[in-house]
Amino acid sequence: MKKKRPTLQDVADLVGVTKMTVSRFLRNPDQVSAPLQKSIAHALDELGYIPNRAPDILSKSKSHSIGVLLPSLTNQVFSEVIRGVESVLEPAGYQTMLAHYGYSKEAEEARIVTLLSYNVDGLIISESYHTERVRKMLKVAGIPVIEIMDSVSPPIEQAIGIDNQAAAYAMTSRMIQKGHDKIVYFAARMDQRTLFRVRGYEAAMHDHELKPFCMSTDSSSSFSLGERFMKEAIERHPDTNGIFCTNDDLAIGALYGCQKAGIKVPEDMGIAGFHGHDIARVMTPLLATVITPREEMGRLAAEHLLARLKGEKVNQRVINLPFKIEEGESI
Amino acid sequence: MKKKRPTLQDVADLVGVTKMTVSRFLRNPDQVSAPLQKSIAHALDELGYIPNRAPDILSKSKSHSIGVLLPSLTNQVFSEVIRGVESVLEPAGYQTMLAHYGYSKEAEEARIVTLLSYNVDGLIISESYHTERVRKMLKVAGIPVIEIMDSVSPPIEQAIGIDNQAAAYAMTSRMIQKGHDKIVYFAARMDQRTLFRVRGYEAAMHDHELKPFCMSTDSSSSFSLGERFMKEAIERHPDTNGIFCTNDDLAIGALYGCQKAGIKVPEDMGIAGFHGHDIARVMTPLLATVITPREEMGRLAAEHLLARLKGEKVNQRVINLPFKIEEGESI
DNA sequence: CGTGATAATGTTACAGGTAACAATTTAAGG
DNA sequence: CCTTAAATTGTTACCTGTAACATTATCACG
Repeated sequence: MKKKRPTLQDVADLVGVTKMTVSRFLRNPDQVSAPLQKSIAHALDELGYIPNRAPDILSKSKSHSIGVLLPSLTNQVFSEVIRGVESVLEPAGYQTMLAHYGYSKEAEEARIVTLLSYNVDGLIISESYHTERVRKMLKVAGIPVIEIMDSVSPPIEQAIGIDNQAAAYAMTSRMIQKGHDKIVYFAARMDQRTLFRVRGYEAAMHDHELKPFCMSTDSSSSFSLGERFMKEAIERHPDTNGIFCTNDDLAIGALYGCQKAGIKVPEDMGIAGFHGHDIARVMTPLLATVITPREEMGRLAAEHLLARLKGEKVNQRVINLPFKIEEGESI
Repeated sequence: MKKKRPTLQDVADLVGVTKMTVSRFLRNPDQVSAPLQKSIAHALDELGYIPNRAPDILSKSKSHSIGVLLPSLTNQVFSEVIRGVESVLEPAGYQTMLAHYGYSKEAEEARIVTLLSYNVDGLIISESYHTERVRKMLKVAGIPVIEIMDSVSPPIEQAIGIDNQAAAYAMTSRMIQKGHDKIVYFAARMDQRTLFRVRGYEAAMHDHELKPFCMSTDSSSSFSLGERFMKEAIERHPDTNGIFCTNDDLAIGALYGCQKAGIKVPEDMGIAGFHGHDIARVMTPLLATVITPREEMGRLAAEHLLARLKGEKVNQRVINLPFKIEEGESI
């Protein structure tokens, strides 16, 4: 007895035409005669007709949806990327299919297969390293793929991001220049981007003949983790006078940690973050951070994807977006 | 010349069987003979076969995907809800289709239609007020719908959330009890949940014979906005001695605004937020806030949705989750 | 070796919207 | 009024995986 949702045929029957005529009305009302326009519109409303994309997806393999695959949704950074992506896709009539894989390679493969099984028209994925199997699947699928976040590794097709390593190098150098010479790096999970940043940090330290030291953990980053790391750093390495964090959450947590321990920032301890979280622009002291164009990254990725769906060729395999070193008052 | 992705038929041709046999292998390998298992597996790999859900969606109107419709993705709160939802849906083999509507009723309708056109098996939506047309569409679609965030208004089918009004009433009362009697409410956009909170705030003020005053704007909330509001409040209403913010972002911004203006918290100004952002647990002074179960809300919504997809009846139309008043050190 | 049961594979039809082509109606012009 | 063009509506086929039913191969056992 459960009524399933009405089809074009149901509407057509009600009006007394074929479903083709109703289909035409939906795509371009002027293709049907004036009187029919009225009765079809009425019937559609009456039955509460809901369009159905399934047939089209089946026959044309075009779903008007884009898969977005990110390592995590916890991270503020990725929310902003998603916002950028959606701000472009939604007005263009594309639906976002969101998936995340919690930094696991196996999960990533599985998510990609799932997204492809829905016939997404394109993919936006993060991370710069992929297994051979993932690369093959993406090739077979024959849809445009854009990698975001980092701009260094050779992309599958096209990458849009920043040079994480260079950014970390720049910030570390600035900290050293400001007089901090015992700088510890706070990381959480060692994902691809963090690895690049650590590399940049280490390079800068080496270039100044300083010894790098990195603290990391498997759990995800948070304000509280930054505070905990800070406590640990002070206890174990009392001579530490600088902290470079892989993101602003950790940095802010570290900053509060200093406040509670009575350590003066930046005099006794320089603290720098990464990303340019909105809070960093209002807090006291203003947080030194690397400002990255998260939302723009998402926006650009979506725009390039749409361009390629329209047939445009990739004319720039790697798009390297600028970052900005914001000195703030904490280094 | 463009090779489109291989179908079951392509695989079957390569092996020399019908696609039905390949289909059986995919669903249950033991249904085909041992030698065929090997050659089919090999052919699938060779061609890089990717499953295709489109036919199934078309013929069974089951997509194994759930639409999640939220007003915004900017807000940290919603990221956490999404995380909760995904943490349940993903292991259950359901794909999340994410959409947002920027607090616009028209956009909300459009997004719902879009999600339904993809044959989502269920919907998780927020806000507690919907137009008649939306309600009708959801009814016709015949899929389970769960509303989240607030637990007061009569739901379409089932709602999971907190009592925003009661929470705001409780926090306002606590602030008054602590000695703040000129409390201003900071809101950003006046969405449904904020309206409930304002109502609770106003009720508490009235019950103590105090005059409520509310500041709001159309832009989205941010740390910077909280700081700006604080400045404005100090200038225009110098006798203000308490601020209740519709979320922690505003509250933290307001707190920094006080620090910069040399106003002591909580002595000269009590500040309270809403939600229990992680940062509120490490900052100094600890922020007074209403701790809400965002992630659990998403998780529960997803769980109930799955239960209903398995045929379970709705046995509790409104699920009212507890909130917690965290006094912190800022009131 | 035959018979019935079981296992393995094949055949057919279907889901719903629309492209492509066909048929019919209406309008225009002489 | 008749002819041709244009406008309107109808018909058929297709996209791909799988349920349901049909057929063929295999095996056990008297």
